Amino acid sequence: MQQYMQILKNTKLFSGVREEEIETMLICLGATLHQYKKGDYVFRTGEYIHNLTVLVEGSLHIQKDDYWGNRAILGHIAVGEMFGEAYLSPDSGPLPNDVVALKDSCVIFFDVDRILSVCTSACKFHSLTVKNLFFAVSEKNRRLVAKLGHISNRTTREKLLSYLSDEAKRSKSSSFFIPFNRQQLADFLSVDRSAMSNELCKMRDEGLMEFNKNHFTLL
Amino acid sequence: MQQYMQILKNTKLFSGVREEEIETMLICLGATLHQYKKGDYVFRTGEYIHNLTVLVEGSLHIQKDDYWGNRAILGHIAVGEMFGEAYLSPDSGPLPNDVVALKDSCVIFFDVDRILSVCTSACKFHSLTVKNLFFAVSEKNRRLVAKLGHISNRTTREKLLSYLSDEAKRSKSSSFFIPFNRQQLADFLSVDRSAMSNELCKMRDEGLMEFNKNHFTLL
DNA sequence: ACAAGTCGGTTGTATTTACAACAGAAAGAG
DNA sequence: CTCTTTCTGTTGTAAATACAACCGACTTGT
Repeated sequence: MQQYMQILKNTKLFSGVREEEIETMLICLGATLHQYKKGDYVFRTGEYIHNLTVLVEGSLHIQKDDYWGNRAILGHIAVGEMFGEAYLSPDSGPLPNDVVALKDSCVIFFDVDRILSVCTSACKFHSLTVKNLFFAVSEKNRRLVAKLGHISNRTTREKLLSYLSDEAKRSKSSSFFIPFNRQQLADFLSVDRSAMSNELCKMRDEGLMEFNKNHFTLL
Repeated sequence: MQQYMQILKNTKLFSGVREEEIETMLICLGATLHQYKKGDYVFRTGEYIHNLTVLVEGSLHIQKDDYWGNRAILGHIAVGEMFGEAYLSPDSGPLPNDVVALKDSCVIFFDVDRILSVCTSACKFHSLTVKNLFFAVSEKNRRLVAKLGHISNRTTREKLLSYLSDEAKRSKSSSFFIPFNRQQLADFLSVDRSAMSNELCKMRDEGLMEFNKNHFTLL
């Protein structure tokens, strides 16, 4: 797990914790390394999870498929981000969605009970960890609200503009990459891919934006 | 603030804290009582907030109006619930939506800095409070994901069924009240009111459900 | 009791979206 | 390199939605 120290150092979970201390905490929190092939399920809908998960290599999608085969992409997890923070509470029910590896991926599991119970040994970072987790869930919360803001627009064009301006703001540039291809973006915004593609091209022709694959420039 | 002790005792924020201890904490956390008339804004989009808010009387909506006057209702806050947990982090930006009183309401503000900084005095409940906050944001997080699940359905009927079955599950009964009138439900699900009303009546005629005002029974 | 306002349901039409199908470009496998 | 697969854009049609307008039932305030 040593090899991933640089990534762990920069995670929200270990914010404010020094490298040597992280090493101690890896043991203290019962960290274990797991590997997944592209397309593998890390978690499935309905599972009760007992781990906090940090992605150290690859890429994950949080998604949900309905009876009719429609897929909704609820989120995207990049290296250094975590998953499952919101399901550590004792009263959280089963997982409502799947977590799938987009590429070959490595994740580190942390034991819930060890995170939330007070550690009697030398590890004095539990309260900091809980605070970090609180901040992390808060941020995810704000992102979810932002996403709701995009999706609750009525038309495909409005959803696109809302999402793209948000991405531009996040990257502090009118030129940016998005972590989706067309189908994934459509699933993320809950719209039809072809209708969305159509709308994107219209906006390009109207001079509102330029794009190439997953690189966009707002004008 | 004494008069609201019964409500405070049962909030997520003070879960596991005894009544006498809550009294101490009210002072320790810098609690102040604020009153609002029906229609008043508790917070406005763009504000930077520095308080955790607990509703002790009345009813609030979290909502967002766009340029064209469309209103999206992002959430509903009932007595005993709180607002602002997700905006306590130092890096949280401005509030992305309005919080409005639906009825005459009373809220208690708690000072962020006092919640998150370690209290040097006798008050030993800070770490418990942060943990409680963590659980609270986690739950709100799960609710947001659930709401995303409803909204990301493609048709009005699917959104309605998704939302209503969720409410039925939450109330553990096929018969339940929802906290919205028709317009508000439409705003919550991001659909057109008349189209939704139409769809509801169709489903009633098909024998899928019965309803009267905001009371629903799934069959 | 009356007037004004709110709420829920209904309808028709214009607009938008979903779906299916296809073609060229790009990427990946052997 | 060639074949296969994936990705993106395009089009036409069927279906769903938004919008406006209207009505009757019910509330609220005076």
